[in-house]
Amino acid sequence: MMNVISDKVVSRLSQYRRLLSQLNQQEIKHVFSHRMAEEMGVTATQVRRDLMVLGFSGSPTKGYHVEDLRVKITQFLDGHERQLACICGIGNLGRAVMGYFSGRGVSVDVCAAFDVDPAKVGRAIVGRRCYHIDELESVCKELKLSVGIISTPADTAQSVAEKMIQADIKGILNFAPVVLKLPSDIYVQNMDVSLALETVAFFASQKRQS
Amino acid sequence: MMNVISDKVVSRLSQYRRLLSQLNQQEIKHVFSHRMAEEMGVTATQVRRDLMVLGFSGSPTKGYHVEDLRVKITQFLDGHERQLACICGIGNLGRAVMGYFSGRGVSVDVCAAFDVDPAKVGRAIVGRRCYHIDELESVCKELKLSVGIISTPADTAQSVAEKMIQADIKGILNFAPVVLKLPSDIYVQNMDVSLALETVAFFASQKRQS
DNA sequence: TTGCCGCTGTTATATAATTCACAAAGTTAC
DNA sequence: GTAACTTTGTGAATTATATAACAGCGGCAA
Repeated sequence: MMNVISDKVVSRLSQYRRLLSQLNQQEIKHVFSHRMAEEMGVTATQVRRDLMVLGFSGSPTKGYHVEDLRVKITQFLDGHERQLACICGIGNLGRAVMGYFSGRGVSVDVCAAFDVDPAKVGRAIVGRRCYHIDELESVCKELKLSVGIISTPADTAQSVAEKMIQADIKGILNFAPVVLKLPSDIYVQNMDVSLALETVAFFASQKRQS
Repeated sequence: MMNVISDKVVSRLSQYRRLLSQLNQQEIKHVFSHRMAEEMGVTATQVRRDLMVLGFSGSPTKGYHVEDLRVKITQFLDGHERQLACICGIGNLGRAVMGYFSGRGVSVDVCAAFDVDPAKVGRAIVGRRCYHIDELESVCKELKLSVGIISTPADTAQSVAEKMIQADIKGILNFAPVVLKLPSDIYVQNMDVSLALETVAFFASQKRQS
């Protein structure tokens, strides 16, 4: 049985990697868990514990070797091949998300865009070609995509998700404010902006009384 | 000591409310915890446990009264007054977020926008006036905003956050891929898109092998 | 050398979140 | 009326997550 790893740990590993890249640019060679913890707003124990899953060793006197650790995390997260993703729904949000990933060296490449609007189909959006949603299955299978991003309106999200599954996509990042009903072997992460904002508003108003 | 409530519960309550609004539109008067659970992809026990914090009672035979419950959740989440928020950084993402909240009846109103770009300052963005960031403190204090949204590039997020705190903002929704270093009495929720996408990619590639 | 110091790696413990299990209560069937 | 059924509300158990505690190690000072 494959050792199961929690999504929180994966997310933090990804953050460690980002931090290590920055340290690398500053030509910092070694870093202690305390330093990493402080930069990331977690405890040093948590950093060390997260790194355990990598089987990577630091030195008690120098700390962790920045570049080696970065490489190790990358190997762990990305496996062998670079991850490819597609995005469905090219509104403001879709464009913003593509902008995130076209520029800097993120490990995931959003390499295809889909929409139903004839004004967008066929043209390039943020440097990537925009296809009609009907082409999703053929394009995704050809490029062997495994990740899909849904940035469509709520009422089409479920059907888009089902099309993605048809196209052999195994993980979905969903911005639409709906709960997708999908087979359990598909990994779904929801990014529900209005939900998040309401949560923040709740705690903000609670802090106000004190 | 005020009974502390977790952010997960708050977020789910907000989701229940959204579901109840939909049921209301379908003229459904009563609903069982099982039904709500199924629609939201959680267990019925969790629904009932979450509702415990409201002190709201359902009937063993009819379930929960949809409209009453919706009102109760709204009272709990919003308190008395309607929540007001501002947003800093009006790129694609900023516009997308404003679009979310201008339209339908979300409980939080994004009522002011800020940027540094002279081409945007003074104009209206998605129906809201865009101010220069230097006006943040005066505008926020005047309108008594308690929530801020950061959709600026990473390198300006920290300074924007500090300006928000100067303006008496108590909760921040942060889209920038940085860890904000702020006093502990400020509630911060991060929505880090690239982090989320990398997490999805990891699990997607894991599912691929099986 | 020897004794300390600070950090890592890891086990043990504590806290948080979820699920289980079941008593209490209203409905229906008869 | 009462037995059977269904669902709520909630203590208890379980699982997940984070923190604390500490052994082990390498370097440094004297």
